[in-house]
Amino acid sequence: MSKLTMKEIAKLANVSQATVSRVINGNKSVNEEAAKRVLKVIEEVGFIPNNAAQTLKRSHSNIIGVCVTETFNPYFVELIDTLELEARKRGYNILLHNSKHNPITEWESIQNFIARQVDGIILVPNGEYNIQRLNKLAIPTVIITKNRESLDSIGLDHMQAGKIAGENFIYAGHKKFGFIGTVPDEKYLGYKSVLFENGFELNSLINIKQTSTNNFLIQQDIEAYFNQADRLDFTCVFAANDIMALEFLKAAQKRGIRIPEDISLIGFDDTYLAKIMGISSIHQPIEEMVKTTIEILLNRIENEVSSEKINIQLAPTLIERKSSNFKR
Amino acid sequence: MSKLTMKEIAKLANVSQATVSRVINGNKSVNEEAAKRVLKVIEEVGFIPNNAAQTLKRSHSNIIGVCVTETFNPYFVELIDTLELEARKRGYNILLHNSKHNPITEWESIQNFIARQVDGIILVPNGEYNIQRLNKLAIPTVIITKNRESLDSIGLDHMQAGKIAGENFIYAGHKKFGFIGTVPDEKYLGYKSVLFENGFELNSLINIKQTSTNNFLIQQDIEAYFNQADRLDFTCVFAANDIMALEFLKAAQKRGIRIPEDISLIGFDDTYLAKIMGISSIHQPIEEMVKTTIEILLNRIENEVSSEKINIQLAPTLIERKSSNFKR
DNA sequence: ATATTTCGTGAAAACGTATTCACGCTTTCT
DNA sequence: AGAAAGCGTGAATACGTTTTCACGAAATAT
Repeated sequence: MSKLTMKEIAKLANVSQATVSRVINGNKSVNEEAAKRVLKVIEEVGFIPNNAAQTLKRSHSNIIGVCVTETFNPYFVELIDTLELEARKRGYNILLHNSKHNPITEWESIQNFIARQVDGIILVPNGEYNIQRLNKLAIPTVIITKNRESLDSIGLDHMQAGKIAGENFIYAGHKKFGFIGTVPDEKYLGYKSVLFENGFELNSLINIKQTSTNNFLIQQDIEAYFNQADRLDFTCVFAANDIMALEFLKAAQKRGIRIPEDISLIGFDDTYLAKIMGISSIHQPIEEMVKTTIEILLNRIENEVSSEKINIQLAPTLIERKSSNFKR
Repeated sequence: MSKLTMKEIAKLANVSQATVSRVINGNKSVNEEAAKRVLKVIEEVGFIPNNAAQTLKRSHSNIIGVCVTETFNPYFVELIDTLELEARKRGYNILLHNSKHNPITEWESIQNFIARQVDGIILVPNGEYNIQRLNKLAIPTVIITKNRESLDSIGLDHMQAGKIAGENFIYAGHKKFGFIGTVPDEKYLGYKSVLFENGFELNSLINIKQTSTNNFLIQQDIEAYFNQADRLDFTCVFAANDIMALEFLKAAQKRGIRIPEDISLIGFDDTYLAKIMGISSIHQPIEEMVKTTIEILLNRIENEVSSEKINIQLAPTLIERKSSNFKR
């Protein structure tokens, strides 16, 4: 029954096809009597307008293309979920792609978005690879992550996040510092800079390979570190995301290292992993980010006013849990 | 530049619009010379065909609608990820919806799928609410979960999963049994039946409310149980998913209950949560499920042969980890 | 009373593509 | 050599909407 068209409905309701369209789109100038008849027929036969035809005619699709770098980290899942919800509230659907940290896949996704006539794009990018090309396409786009010059963007201030972690450790009296993550990274830079400013240095970097995108690979990298270090030369450590923090916690526990008594730990993203495990973590205000993202994007789509790029930096906050409340 | 049409390309390449279409669709009967010219122009101006027009003309969209009940459980995330990958391999995109355990939202999603001219639907359903209506729509659909009579379906045999958990506990010498989950549930039934068959009974049911769809709510339900029970009357417990298992583990550890020395624990889904925490869990063969799902669906879409419904039950397997290897 | 505006409606055009049809040209068969 | 068949191509149509245009009827103004 999904093959019905407005023509059929029109015949059944004894009006023209144009009138059916008017009724569906809530056009005022249509006789109340006739409108009721049309609505009744639509209800009875379960008519649903062909969206492809609508998109073609209107030249917009009410679809937003979303491309993220991964879905292993629950942070992205929550982000997607919230995006979908907020978009739906405004009458848009989400076309979701996963670039898996591959810029080529990312570009393919963007091409696909264009072909599908998306009205806008929300991108969690893999570096700068496609930013310029995207800019040339002149399609409403919001980048979620760090500051970009050439496109609208929103993101947590990662540099600031690193500083907060560092300050917190310093304030708690720590003197030896560790970092877990993939460098270069703005969190890493912020963290290091605040250490230097206070006369300390970064004692250890537990390097997670760029390609370690699941917990097993991260675990391997952390195990490799433990196996190569005779003993740990830090009393506190900041992890670039909660998965890394969690894997560090497991590796430490396995070796009888107590958290936070021996080592204080702070994660990043504040996902449910951190909540479950009681890991202190730097909070990403997902809902605020998403609402603002949708706001900016729909404003571009529907109003298309200024060409001034918008770049928003949100402030990170530390959620303290039992992995780091140790003051020495 | 995304406003280009075939007409423009045609003019630039000095051919007719029909020929451009033929070149793009790899139609053989077109002069090699001309084809090259067309391809060159397409490349130069970055032309991408309007998918809405294609969909309208072809009356199929190469989109598959996917609707899941939640994304909090990492099992679903992995499912979606794999679906997207396999679908893309076959030239289809995914339109993703999340019903959040609400049958009304689920029905809205299905309506949306129809409007968007999806070629097929993959549904993780909320009970039976929309199965009949979906059946009437006569659109290729595969249900992922348990057996259905009226539609193609695939899923793990949950009854069998419950039995395996029960058998494993019995074999390890346990005499007192617990279950964590939302009843009614086929895993629960299978678990109970194997206990009865062996002369045992289910000693405790830790009831998780149907609405407890995130770890915090599950935690509350489990805490409520612990607070109301003076002491635990079981030595082993089977949880209906890994999140519940994990929350039980946390609640137990908090009270000094050792896993597996005091209580053996088996989860379900075998997500990375179980892997990280070393929880034994019943494995869902996601990749196999997804590949078969896509196979069935695309066969219906592209060949549309038999009207025989296909119902596949996959066999569960237990992955043993340190939460349950205790033999008493 | 006629002239003007308003209103509801249907016919028709347009959106960008895939595809059928017909036509002219070359090739192959008798 | 003429007839038949094949090939490459452009013109035209259709897909299901939205929207413009025009028209007649009703309502209001003169």
